Amino acid sequence: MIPQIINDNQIILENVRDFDLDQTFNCGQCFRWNKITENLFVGVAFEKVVRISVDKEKIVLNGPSIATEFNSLWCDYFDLNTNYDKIKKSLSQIDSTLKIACKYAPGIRILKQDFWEALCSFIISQNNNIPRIKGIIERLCACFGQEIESGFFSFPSYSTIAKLNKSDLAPIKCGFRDAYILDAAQKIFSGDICPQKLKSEDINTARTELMKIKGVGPKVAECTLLYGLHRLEAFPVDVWMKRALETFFPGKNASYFGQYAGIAQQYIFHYSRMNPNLVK
DNA sequence: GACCAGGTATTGC
DNA sequence: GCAATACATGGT
Repeated sequence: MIPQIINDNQIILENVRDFDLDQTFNCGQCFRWNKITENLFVGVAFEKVVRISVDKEKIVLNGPSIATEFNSLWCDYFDLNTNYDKIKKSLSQIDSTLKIACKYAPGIRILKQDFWEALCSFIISQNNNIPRIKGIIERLCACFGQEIESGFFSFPSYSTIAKLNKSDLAPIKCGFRDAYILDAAQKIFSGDICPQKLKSEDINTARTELMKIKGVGPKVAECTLLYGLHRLEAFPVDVWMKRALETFFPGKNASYFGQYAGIAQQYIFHYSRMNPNLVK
């Protein structure tokens, strides 16, 4: 993937397949990308405001130092080195309904998000709906992040959040999740939870470690592994996945979907949520 | 007003 | 162990 550099703030990527902005940003894996026009999204990641548009197989990326940081950051973030065509073909051989789900949103990619942001976001997600999750996260960023462009705020660091208390968090209106957010930040800040260590550990150990955080159960741990550590075998099961499993894959569990179970989960989750009549 | 939302911790048996 | 229940908040 060789970017065509327009200037340091704009690059163009050609021949990128299996990448659709709507599908990738609205499949429930991330909360900080917003649609501006039909083919333009703006989001904040790694303390940068990024604008992205895709036309056929051509991607235009705009953001501060995006050319310089393409190889070290954005290529990974958008998971552009992963061959999704190959993965979809492999998943489609496992199960015919999974094949349908893959074809329903073939442009989904699993973003490699920041560990702390993913952990914190999915703590907030519990027993909550997506519009409100986004609202809480935006308030968290506006209150405690840096204003990196007028009206755009970075996700606050765990160090910043670790020093707060519940009343500091009151403005973000996250409800009972306040103590969970604080505990997560404090455990990372103290070194009790080490993202680097989790990355290299076997998945069961990492899972157990994550669940030492208050408010992190199996579902949030699995989301953190998948979205924050890019462990593609992680398999979050929420209410939608539970219904989808009962309907389409009775008696099956993560192991049925193999080493890319997490990606399979994403196709299935999105397919179910967009077609609620099928699983309700 | 009851019920639900990408769940989890606590409690009661 | 495992099924109920509480938990903040906002939308239907």
